[in-house]
Amino acid sequence: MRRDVFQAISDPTRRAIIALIALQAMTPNALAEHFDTSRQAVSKHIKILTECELVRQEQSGREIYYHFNPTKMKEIDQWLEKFRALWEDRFSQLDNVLLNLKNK
Amino acid sequence: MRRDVFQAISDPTRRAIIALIALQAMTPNALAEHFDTSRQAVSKHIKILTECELVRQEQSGREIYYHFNPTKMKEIDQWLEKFRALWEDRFSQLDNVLLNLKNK
DNA sequence: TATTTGCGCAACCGATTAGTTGCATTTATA
DNA sequence: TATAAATGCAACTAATCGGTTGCGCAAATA
Repeated sequence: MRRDVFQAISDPTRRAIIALIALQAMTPNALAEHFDTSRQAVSKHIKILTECELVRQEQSGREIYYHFNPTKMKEIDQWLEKFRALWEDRFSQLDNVLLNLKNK
Repeated sequence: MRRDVFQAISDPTRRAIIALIALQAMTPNALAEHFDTSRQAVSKHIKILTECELVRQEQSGREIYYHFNPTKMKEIDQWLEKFRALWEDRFSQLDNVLLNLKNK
């Protein structure tokens, strides 16, 4: 089961879930109200997000609050970093950019 | 057919292809030598990358050189931007961060 | 205590995915 | 000109994906 951050954010519903719980921790039921799918479908998305540590849970009685774990997003940012220089004008030393890409 | 940038980069082979052609434009055959799959499989990945404009082609006789199109990667960067403040310590005004997220 | 609520888990289903093989077409080469 | 090389396209396949329904269990509530 491939379960990395890139695969996790490839689904638009999961990106929407991330955007919601980034604002505040939420329960599966509360999350499901924002979508046209069942609570179970949302729970499946949460499970995927939890498995790749983009989300962590906090039990409170019978409710489970899911929190956003921003540190895991760094992985994506770090991958992007290798290419950022290629689209940002302020980098002029293209040679160094390419060198950096090679030593990834 | 959902064909957005996020779905495109969700596959590890496609991310590897991007990393390769970011260094220099390559033909499908040249690319395929770097992987354990067939040339056709690589071509299918290239097609997906082309459809979401992460890659553009340049015909040269019977060969086709595929180039990386970095501007399209901005989309991912812009999405990340909304969350970046959440993992970077230098941002202290969390209220503004959350406000920004709400107005996405 | 009986019932409702919140949740995870399992089974199932149709669509998509990533791979394969085979073939047709165009360009380069012997 | 005949042949080889580079590529795209189509058909097929097993695995995965995103969704569903049904269930069981623990916690809250009437």
